[in-house]
Amino acid sequence: MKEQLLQEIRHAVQELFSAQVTEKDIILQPTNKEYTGDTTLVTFSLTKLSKKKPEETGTLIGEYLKKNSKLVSSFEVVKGFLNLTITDSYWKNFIIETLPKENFGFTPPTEKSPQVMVEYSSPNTNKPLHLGHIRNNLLGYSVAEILKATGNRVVKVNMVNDRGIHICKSMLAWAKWGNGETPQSSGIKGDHLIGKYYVLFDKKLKEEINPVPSTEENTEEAEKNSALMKEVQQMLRNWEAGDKETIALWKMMNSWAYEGFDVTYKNLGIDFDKIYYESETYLLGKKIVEEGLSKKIFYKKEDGSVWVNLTDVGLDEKVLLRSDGTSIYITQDLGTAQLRFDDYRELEQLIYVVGNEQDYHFKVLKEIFKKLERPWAYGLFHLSYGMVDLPSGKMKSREGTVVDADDLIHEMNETAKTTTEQLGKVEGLSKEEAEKLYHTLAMGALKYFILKVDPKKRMLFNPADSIDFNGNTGPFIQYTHARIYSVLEKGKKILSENKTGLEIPELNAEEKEIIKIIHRFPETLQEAGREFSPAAIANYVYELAKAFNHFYHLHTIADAENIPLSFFRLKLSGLTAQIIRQSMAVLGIEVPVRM
RNA sequence: GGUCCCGUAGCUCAACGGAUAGAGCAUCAGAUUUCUAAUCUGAGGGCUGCAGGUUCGAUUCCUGCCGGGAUCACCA
Repeated sequence: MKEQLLQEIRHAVQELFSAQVTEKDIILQPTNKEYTGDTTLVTFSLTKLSKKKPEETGTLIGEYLKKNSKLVSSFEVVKGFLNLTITDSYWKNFIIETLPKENFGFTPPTEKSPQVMVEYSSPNTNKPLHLGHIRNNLLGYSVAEILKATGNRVVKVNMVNDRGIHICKSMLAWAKWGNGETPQSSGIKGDHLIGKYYVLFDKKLKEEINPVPSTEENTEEAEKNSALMKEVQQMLRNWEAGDKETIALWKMMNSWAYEGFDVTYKNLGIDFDKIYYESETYLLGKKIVEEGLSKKIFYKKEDGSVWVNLTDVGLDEKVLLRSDGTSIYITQDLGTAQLRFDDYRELEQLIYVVGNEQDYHFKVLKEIFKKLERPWAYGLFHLSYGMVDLPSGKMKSREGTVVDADDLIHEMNETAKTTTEQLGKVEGLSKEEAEKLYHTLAMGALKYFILKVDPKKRMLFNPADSIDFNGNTGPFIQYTHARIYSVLEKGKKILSENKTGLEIPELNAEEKEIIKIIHRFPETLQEAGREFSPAAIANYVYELAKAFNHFYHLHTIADAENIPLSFFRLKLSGLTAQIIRQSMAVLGIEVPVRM
């Protein structure tokens, strides 16, 4: 519709004012609710071409369109706004065409679709996941689903940080003071058990250097010189040398972490196509360093360290390799980026879902590959999201203010349970069905709460608000879906016995509003894909649910004045439920048929 | 200090450079003999941090300031 209208407006401008206008200079937007009309042309920008006042320009174009366009039935000019009303027949046709479509608005990927990789989650194996990881996981999963739905071949990858000094800390603490404790013997979830020893290490370290020096600098120095730190560093060297005992311990403890992560991932409903492990990639990147050196893009300092100078693009000089020749974080990232484009030859984009504290790092990474003339450097994209704050302030692991992911999920489930029971909605459900429902609602609340916020913005996580089930929340939208299913159930006879086919009546304002919102679904999805923004979908589906509830209250659906009207409204309700389901699906949220 | 991000109703968030800046929560007032009230309707609540600039038009773009955050490691 939009395309056709744009063309017609272009013709109108040409005929009326003998002027050329490109389609991107034509501003069309949905008409504000307080005015009559469906779509609005902003005529201010056309006055230069028309050489007339905005009102006059609007009137002329309006008259032209009313006469020549099959889409426009009437118009109204308010200042520089030409409000166009689209013919009912357009909306009716739209519904007739859309009803049979299984996944309206989705573009299924084909073999020729662009290939895109989304890296997200990226946990450390020394502690369990927390609230910050949850935002990351939900964003990554949703963005991947949105990209799939907009015609991309998506590869979801997880980059597990499974090695390094921090991993050795929990290993050493366990070896020294663990007495052979395992997840089985203790009943503690694997990742939490490891976290326990990571914390214990820190505690023992503090004890050793007691009294703790007053300044941060001195503390760091004291820790560095402690016997415990020396022991950990030795352990890391042993690990790098492939010492059998160390490797065995490492493997055992990492497997505990993975068992734990798997449970959390399953509860969150997220998954991956491929998992990369740092232990397998941390040595990569040295080849890239050599390449950069030979191309004179990098340079070596006297001590042997390798650097790149990025001051020409507004960044600093950056170390890429230590003076002892060992690699650092960015060395590895250089290597893995190359590895991925080697693994997936058709890869066009690599999206890193990583917090905004690493903005600088990813700028550097991209600039380096631009200098190395990798054509895919421009496809590197850092999906940078803001930190999650608590009402009490920042989350700090040292101060124990971190919200644990498993605890949070558990609490959400409990709240969903008590709320549902209080409302008496569990009648007739088996225990399993009820449990599943609680989880669906709990995750709906949590995921929607987090995803409705623009990713790049810092967000406040207030547990009390997040488990709210009223208003602009996941459960509100889930409820609308369930409510529609209840109506469909009531009208199933009409739906199955329909003989006359679909007759669309004169549309009332509420029906038309729903249809208009559904009409916007494909472009909203495209926008969400373009902007990597699940929030765009979240806000959209809320609007749709709200419009439906409004309609529901004013009009009878399954028992309307006549059967054809009921049939039409049932169909429209069913389509609404479908769009809600599709929207929620790309957010990673399930919708129940009753609640 | 340099660089980057963010400042919108009491609170949490919306608003491709467009109309009188919108929702939810909270507050107050209403709606259920009728398909799910986890719903719906209404009211109050704003110098969009401040000051300039560009524009027919700025919450949006530019400059400066104020406030919050991140980053500037041979850490990851």
